[in-house]
Amino acid sequence: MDYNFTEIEKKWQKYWEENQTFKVDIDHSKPKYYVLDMFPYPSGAGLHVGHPLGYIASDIYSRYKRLQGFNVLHPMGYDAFGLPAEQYAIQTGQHPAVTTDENISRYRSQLNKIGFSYDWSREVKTCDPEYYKWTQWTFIQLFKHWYNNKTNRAEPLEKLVEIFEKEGNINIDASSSDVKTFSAGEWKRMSEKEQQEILLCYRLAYLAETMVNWCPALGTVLANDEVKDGVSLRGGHPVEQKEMRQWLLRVTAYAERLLDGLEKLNWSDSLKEIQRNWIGRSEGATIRFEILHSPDMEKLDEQIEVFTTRPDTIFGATYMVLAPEHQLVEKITPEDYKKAVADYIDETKKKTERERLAEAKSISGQFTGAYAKHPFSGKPLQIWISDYVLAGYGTGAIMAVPAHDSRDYDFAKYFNLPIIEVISGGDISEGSYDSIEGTVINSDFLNGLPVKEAIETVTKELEARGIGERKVNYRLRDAIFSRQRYWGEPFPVYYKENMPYVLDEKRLPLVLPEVDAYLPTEKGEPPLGHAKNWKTEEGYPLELSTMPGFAGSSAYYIRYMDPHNDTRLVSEEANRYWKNVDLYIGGTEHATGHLIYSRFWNKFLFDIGVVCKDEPFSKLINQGMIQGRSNFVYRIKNTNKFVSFNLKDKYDVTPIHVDVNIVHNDILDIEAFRKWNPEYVNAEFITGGDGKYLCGYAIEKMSKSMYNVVTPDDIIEQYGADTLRMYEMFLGPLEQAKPWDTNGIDGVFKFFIKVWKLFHDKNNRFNISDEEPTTGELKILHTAIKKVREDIERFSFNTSVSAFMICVNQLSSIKCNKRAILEKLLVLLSPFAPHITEELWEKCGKKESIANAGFPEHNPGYLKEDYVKYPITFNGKMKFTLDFPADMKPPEIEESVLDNDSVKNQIGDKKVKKVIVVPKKIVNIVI
RNA sequence: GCGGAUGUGGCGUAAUUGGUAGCCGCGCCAGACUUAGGAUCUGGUGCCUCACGGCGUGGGGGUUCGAGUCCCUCCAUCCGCACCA
Repeated sequence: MDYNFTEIEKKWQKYWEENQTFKVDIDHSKPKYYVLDMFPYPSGAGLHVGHPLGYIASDIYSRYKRLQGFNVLHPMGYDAFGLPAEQYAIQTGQHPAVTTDENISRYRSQLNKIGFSYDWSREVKTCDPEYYKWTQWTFIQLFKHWYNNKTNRAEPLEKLVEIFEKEGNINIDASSSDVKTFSAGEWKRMSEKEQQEILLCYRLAYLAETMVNWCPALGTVLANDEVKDGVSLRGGHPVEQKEMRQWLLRVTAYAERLLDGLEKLNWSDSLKEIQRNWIGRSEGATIRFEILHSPDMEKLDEQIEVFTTRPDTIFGATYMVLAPEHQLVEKITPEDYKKAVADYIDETKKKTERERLAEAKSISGQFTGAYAKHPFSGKPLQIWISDYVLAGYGTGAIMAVPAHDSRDYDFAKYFNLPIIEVISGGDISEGSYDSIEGTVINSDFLNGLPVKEAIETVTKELEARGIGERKVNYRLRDAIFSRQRYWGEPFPVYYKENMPYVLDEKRLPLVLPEVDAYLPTEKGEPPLGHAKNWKTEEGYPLELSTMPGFAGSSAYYIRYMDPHNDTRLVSEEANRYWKNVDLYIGGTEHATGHLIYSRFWNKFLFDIGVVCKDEPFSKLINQGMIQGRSNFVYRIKNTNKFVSFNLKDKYDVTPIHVDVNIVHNDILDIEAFRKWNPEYVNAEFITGGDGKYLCGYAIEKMSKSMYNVVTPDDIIEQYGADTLRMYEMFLGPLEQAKPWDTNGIDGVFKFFIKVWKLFHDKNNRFNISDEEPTTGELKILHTAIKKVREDIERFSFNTSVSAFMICVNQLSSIKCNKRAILEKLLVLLSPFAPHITEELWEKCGKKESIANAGFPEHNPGYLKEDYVKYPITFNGKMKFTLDFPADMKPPEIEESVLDNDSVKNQIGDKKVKKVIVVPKKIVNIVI
């Protein structure tokens, strides 16, 4: 074959590596542009063709920006800590570092074959101590800072301690855990341990007893975004609720900023919406209810605080509900109800998260025997516990307004509790009326007000009486940051008198120790419990948990700016130059995990002056998933006979997945099939009339079990990397999910052969001419330049591929081999197909890489048309076209059209009501 | 249930602002050439109809000279959230 892609691609990949073509440094003479891919977790299965889709798109954009004179930072690395390597280690005893290294080198070689313009000198691996030193460092900073709501930023803890010494915490408005008020004197009288206990309530990285998602099968806790439908995202193991002392990051401190920051970002609306939902801001009020009838009431002086978005319905509150886990449950329950309440709590505890979700519709609850006093009417309200109230949201307690909340309504009906209508507009005998359209009734001083005004009025009244406040509540929870696992970053934390202290920064990195088993210890400690001498030089024990997956991925984009700096996370110079990521491409699966955490992490680093930008990713594109296209053969039941797809309905058949790599255009390679599985050696086939066995197909997830996995390596071997890159883009819009079907790839491959032929004669001798191009040739080229450039700008790479095909088809048909045209075409094509264009560029006599050429400008002068082909439509339906000079005025066109014989023929004896002429567009004749 | 996205030939898709629906490919059909290759080249290919012509962008309705595009309504598929008070 004349176009020897294998040789060409090897040659240029080697050239780029040897010449460090894509190595970048700070260069103040050029504008910077930062293009980032979400770095991969190097799994044992390697890459399939779906994985590089986003990488190809970002590489095209990087190369394009580079050709336009930008200094483009385009790095790659590995998210290398994580569960699969550790699970594998448990099974095989193989150290996770070893498997991880193997997987990384496989990924690296797969990536290299695709011809990416990465600056590999900046590669990072999250499991490298030189890298996780800075993950640990950031953790220490989080530990040493608190969030001041007054200044709306993180501040050093020293400052907080100074205030405590002066005036206690009475005037502090911080994002903190529940903490009692104390005076300066009280603070000073506290022991160090007591003080540390208090400070822990303010730290942005803190240790607390909380309900966690415990996954027994994985032996670790999981964050909310790692659990879906009550099972772990990785592995699908059941998850249960459990109270444990865990590290948390005070992400909620940044809830408001995380929400507001979305406005400025150039992200898709759907992604922003997912983040908004996850943050879950709701406005309302907290209201405190006094507790009545409890035997210990006088002594306890406890109140129930609830959060509601509908304080206007307070007169409709007929009972209260606490989450079963609520702290007050025990205190308020009178003796004669203790057993019933304890039984109910036991019952709910036993249920896993999954069961709770499954039983969501069934109603259960238990009266505590205690009552609350309605703050306005003074009437007693029964206090219940029920698992329909979530401990983790709001205050874990609600005032139930059955007339205007469907869940309360169902509960009230079930337990026969009173229902009072307070908003007109519904029919409460039928169901609750949850709408905010209506007028307040049966509500004392709120009567007659529309809902919105009533909310204002009642909130002011609550504040005036000191029984409630306006409150903004978030669904977002603080992120649980410990994992009881081995393969993660060790916490730079030790314990003294059971209180956590962080290591001196000079001691970083705290290197992950060797252990002889990756399982929990006999005492039930995490795997680090097996490590010898896992303590500080002073002998204090070190933390046994490790950090979760999102720790290492939260600031990797910052580290790329200055990856080898061993004194700082990033130098000020590097950060000021590269600023933040201009274009980030990755999958939508990170919408609520990585993309929230790294925004939080970045905002914190911004507050403490490490980075200069408040948001990490200015523009973000989610590439669509590439689905698999599976093929099936149809075995006649109880035989070893297979019937072709088109005849299968005549038999009773079982569809069987067949490896897509032995099927071509849905025609089965029968010999390969016999060899594929010993079971089929003697298989018989009922073929269609032409002797071919036709397979069925289906679009499914690309996975081994469906035998529909296609690897980039196979495609590159057969067609080359340029064809792979181009075809991935040709499949359809970047953001859309689409199936991979290798069958279509021939069209793209033929395109490259045509490109090759433009530069070569019949005998494959390089042959281009220095003749002046014609206006026709210039028009073909400049149409393509304009189209491709516009398409790249809007990330519409599929349409630019067709533009290239049109251009090359046209140049081929006129046998254009002129240097002035072809050289520009090469540069235009080089971001998509870097190898073949480098090769032809070199053959054109160029000494320097095409990556350093300039992107061609289109000249509108070449695109001007003398004539416009006007579609002539009758009542909007196109019949034929007529040519008119481009500068001809509408009235003249109208006259000329009506004079045309074909037009007259169409009109016949009908009457022309109206003629519409849209210049350069269309003529419509209304008859 | 709430929120978002998407519905166009046999398939992947195209159609900047409302202006020729189906570009570019795959597949299919026919032909050419050939050391029968899953090669290359040429032509054709939305559907119905011998044709004239008609119908066509998930269904129905509307606005408009003109709707894939705008509005209303319904349906389907996918994704996210889901007792969030």
